Amino acid sequence: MEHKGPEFGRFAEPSLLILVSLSDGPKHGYAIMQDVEGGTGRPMGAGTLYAALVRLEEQGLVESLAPVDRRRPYRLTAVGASNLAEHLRGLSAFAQQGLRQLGETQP
Amino acid sequence: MEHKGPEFGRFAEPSLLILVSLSDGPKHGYAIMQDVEGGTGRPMGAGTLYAALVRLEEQGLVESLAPVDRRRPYRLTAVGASNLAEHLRGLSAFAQQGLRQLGETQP
DNA sequence: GCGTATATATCGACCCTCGATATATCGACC
DNA sequence: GGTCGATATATCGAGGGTCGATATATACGC
Repeated sequence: MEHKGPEFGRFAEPSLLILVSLSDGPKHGYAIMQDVEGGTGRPMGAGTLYAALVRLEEQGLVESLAPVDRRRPYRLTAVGASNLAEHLRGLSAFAQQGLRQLGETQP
Repeated sequence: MEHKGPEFGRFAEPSLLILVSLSDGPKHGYAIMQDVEGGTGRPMGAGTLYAALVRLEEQGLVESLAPVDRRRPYRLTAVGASNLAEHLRGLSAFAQQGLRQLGETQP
């Protein structure tokens, strides 16, 4: 993760931040928190994180691996990865379009 | 607007969709709804739209223009535009990074 | 005259996020 | 050996935002 994006409201939805963090490779909750905070500059609360992880697992987008020590790692499922890729392509196109429109209107 | 992005959850936050729609030029509420629906494939409810417009105006990111007929047009403020541009640059970088990481992990 | 599209507005239910709080272990330092 | 901060997960209540439904009114085509 890297960028900062100062700010109106939220940078992106927590679940999206989590999935992108996991696209780097499997991570446990605390590592995701640190990764997201390092990337966006603002911390994601533990409540937000663990609640979102439960939801994402229920949706089949991530799966939990065998705990190592007291860490409970998660990884993207195949469905989660392809779903995420599609979403990110859409987002990228959306951002490019917005930037293009802004450039044309306010030079 | 154009892209579709099928789906986990929301494509993007409604307020962001509204701002990007307005980056095209001033629009009134109903036109924004149509624009967003045409772009994302899924409709934004009237409740979501008008509530978000009120909030965005309070934040100084959009401003309402003189009503024409029964249309109440809104346009981006200078602050809103620069704020949006910065946000979109961050989003774009974020999406690119996610796609890169996905590519390296699942080839 | 009737139905559909245009156009705005509001309401309640529900979901999610946020921040605080709790608990426990580990390593470093004195 | 004891304490402090970092690691690590979990849960709770409050509050905000979204969603979908509902209401209202005008314009247009048939």
